[in-house]
Amino acid sequence: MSKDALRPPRGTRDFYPEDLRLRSWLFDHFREISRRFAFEEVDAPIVEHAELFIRKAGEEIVDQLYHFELHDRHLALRAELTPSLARMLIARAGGLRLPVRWFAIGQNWRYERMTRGRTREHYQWNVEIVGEPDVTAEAEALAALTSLWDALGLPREAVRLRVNSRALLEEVLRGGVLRGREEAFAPLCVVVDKLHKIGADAVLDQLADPAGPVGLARDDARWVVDALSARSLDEAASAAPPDSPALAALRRLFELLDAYGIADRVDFDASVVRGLAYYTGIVFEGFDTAGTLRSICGGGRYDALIESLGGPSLPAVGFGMGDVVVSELLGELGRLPSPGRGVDDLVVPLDDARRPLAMRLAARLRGEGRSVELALGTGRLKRALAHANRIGAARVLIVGEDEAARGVAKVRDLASGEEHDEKIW
RNA sequence: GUGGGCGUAGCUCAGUUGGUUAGAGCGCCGGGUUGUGGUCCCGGAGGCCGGGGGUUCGAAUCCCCUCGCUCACCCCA
Repeated sequence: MSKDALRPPRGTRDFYPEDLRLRSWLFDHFREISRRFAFEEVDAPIVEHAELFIRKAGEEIVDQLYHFELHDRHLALRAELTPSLARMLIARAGGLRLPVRWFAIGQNWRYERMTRGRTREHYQWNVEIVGEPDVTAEAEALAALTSLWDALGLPREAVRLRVNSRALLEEVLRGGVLRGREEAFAPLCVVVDKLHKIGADAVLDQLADPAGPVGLARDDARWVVDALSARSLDEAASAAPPDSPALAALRRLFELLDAYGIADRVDFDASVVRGLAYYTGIVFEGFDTAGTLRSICGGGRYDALIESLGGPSLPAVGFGMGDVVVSELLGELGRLPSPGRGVDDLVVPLDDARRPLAMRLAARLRGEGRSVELALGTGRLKRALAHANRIGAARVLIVGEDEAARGVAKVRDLASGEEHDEKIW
C-alpha cells in the first residue's frame, strides 16, 4: 500500500467521531429549520449523467465537474443538488401538488484548486420551492436562511443577505447595450459575478474583451459596471424602464421581508448576479459582514431550468448553503459547539460472574431508550469510573457480588457523586 | 500554473557555529494495596526527525531531487 493511498484524496475530508458530531449538529439545524418551514426532505444519487450538469455559459461549476466514462456512459459526481431535484420533479410533474417545498442535504463535488474555505467536496443544505411564481417564495427562502443563522447562534450583525434581480438587469440591458444580443446575457452574468472578487477594472476588461463571450464595446461595458454600483432600489430605479416588473417584484419582496421582520438584515446590491447560468429572477447571497470569507450561501429564482431540462414550465426558487464556509465562520466567531457523546449510562460488572446480570441491566435500560455502554472488560472500578468520565456518561451502574445477591445495581451519579441502589429488572 | 512557509511522538511544537542513547506539554498505558472518577504525585510505552541521494570522521541540522501540507497570487458561484 502506497503512502498516498493511506491519506484521503486532496480536498476531501475524513470525519472522526468528534468531527461527525459537529457535522450532525449542523445538519440537525438544517433539518429542524426545514421542518419549521414545512419543507420535505428528499435525496438523490450522488452520481448522475454528466449531461444533466452541462450548460453553455462558461460556468466554473461545469468546468470543475468530476466526470468519467464507464462502459458507454458519461457520468459525473454531482456538483450541485438543484439539477437532480429538478430531474426528480420532472419525473413526477404530472402528479405534483404545487407549490412543492423540498429540501435535501447532500455532498457535492467540484474539482477545484484548494484554498481557504474551498474543498473538493462539501455538504450543502439545499432548499427548493417549486411552482410559485410570486416573490412570496423568495421571502420564504430568505426567512429560512435567517432562521437558520439565528438557530446556529450567529450574531445578527455578523451575517447579512444581499439581494438583486437578474430580471431587472436583463430589462435594463435588453433595452440598451445588449439589444439584439440576448444570448450574451448569461455569460455576462458569469463575468459580473466576479466583481467582488476581481474588481471593477478586471470585469470591465472581460466584458469588453472582443474575443470573450460578451464582447461589449468598451463604453457599454463601462456603463454596465457603473449600473452595478447601485445599492438602493431608488438608485436602481433610475436606470430601469418605467413600470419595470422586476423592480416592482423587488419592492414587493422587501415589503414581505418586513412582515417577517427581516428586512433590516437584507441589502439591495445591483452587483449580485450569482455565477450559475440558470437564474432568471431574484438572486441573493449571504455574506459575513467582516468580509473575510467567500459567500456563505446563495440562491435565487430559476423559472426556466426545469423546462430546459425537458420538463414542464415550472417556476422555482432555491438556495444552497455549504457546511465548510459556515463552519469556518462559526469557528472565527467562537460559536462552534463541541457536542458530547450523549452516553447516559455505563454499566460495569465487577467480575465475570456478574456479567450476565450486568448485560440484563444494560438491555433493560436500552429498552427504555437510554444510551448505555456496557464495560466489556472487568478492569478495576477506578478505571471504569475514569472511563465514564471520559465518555461523558451521566451515571455508572455497578454490579458487584453484594449487589447481585440483592438483585440491584449501585447507581452512581457522576456529577453529584451520590449513590443509590436500583433494581436490575 | 508561479512564489513563500512548513514536514521531528497520537496532537501542538522545541531542538543549527553539524557532535554521545532526539526532547517538552497534552494525550495514552500503568502505579500511589484490598470495590469509587475529575485534582495531585510517580513510572512507562510510543519517533527509519516525510522519502531518496549527496557532502562529512559524524546530518533532524548543510546541499540537490522528490512527495505531502499550507498561505499568497493566478484562476474561480
